[in-house]
Amino acid sequence: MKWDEINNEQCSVARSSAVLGDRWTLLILSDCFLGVRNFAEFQERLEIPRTTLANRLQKLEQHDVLYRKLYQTNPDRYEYRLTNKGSDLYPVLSTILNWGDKYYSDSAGPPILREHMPCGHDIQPVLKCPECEEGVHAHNIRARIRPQDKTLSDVKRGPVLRRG
Amino acid sequence: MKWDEINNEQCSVARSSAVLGDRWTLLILSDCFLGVRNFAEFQERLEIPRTTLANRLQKLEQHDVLYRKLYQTNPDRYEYRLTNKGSDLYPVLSTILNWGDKYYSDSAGPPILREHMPCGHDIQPVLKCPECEEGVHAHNIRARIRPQDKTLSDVKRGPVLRRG
DNA sequence: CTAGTTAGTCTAATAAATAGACTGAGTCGA
DNA sequence: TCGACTCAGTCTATTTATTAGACTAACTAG
Repeated sequence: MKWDEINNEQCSVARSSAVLGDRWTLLILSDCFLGVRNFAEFQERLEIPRTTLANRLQKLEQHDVLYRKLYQTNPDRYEYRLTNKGSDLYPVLSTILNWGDKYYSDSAGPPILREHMPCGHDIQPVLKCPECEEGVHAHNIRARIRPQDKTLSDVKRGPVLRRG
Repeated sequence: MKWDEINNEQCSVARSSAVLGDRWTLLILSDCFLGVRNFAEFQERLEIPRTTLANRLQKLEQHDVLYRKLYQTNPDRYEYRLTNKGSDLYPVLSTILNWGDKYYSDSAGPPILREHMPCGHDIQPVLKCPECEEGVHAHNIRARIRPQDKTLSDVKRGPVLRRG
């Protein structure tokens, strides 16, 4: 993995990691989904160094995850909002939240509840199959290379075969 | 966010970010789900510096995401495997894969297919509500503080209210 | 005895993150 | 018009993390 040639990478996890893979980005995005928009509010809530925050916001803008929107003139001030591509990261944040809630919350339970507006329940969303409605988890999914790649060696980071 | 006091944090995203939040960890975990187990194989597939790999594997072991299993004696050699806690990260990796597939794959489509073994289809798993079976996305979920926290100010990183 | 395997460690150089002061363009109140 | 305040950053010097690549350890196989 050469991070300066990431655009030539096929692997979706690698491409995504180039955007999401650091200490702060997931936290910034989490705040975005909670309604945070401007620099000072991110900075205070996260206690993130201003330099780092500025760098991250710029990077997320470059990757079309956030966009800057003018919300005041004299002086011009911009806030940061999720693009559609950014909003599509909600399932990622939500599953991270599920995991954190399961393994790190204290006896009082998760600090933030998620209400599913169509039905009104507080939920932990689950991953399902769009074809058969059954659950999806590590042990009932098999990774395969696509048909046009004939052999495993055509793929840099394909599945590893064992006893098969 | 003080990263050396992360254990006192309530926020599930913060706790999870302390484990997952860096360049390499998501890629390492992705390889774990694809069946990679030993040091050399991680190192070659990811082209990760050996020092960094050793540090990451140790960190993941400390956080009970991976465990070391003796697979050979003379000399003793260990491989790295997912714990149950680690396997529970599958939804996170899977939603990241969905996002990467959507925004970064070329005309040939995603390089890795995921077959749902119960039904045999190649799928992109979707996030659903366990109560009403309807889809879950950024715009039909409302974050709320839990009842025992009376006001927003009781929560460091709760939802931001707007026009309400 | 030599080469090969695997899982690391060591070192020096480079890159990134950090704390905290500072800047710039304005508003508001007295 | 002065002084204090707001907000979105930038600047600098220091600390921390990452990196490439050589090296080590404990064996096996020929």
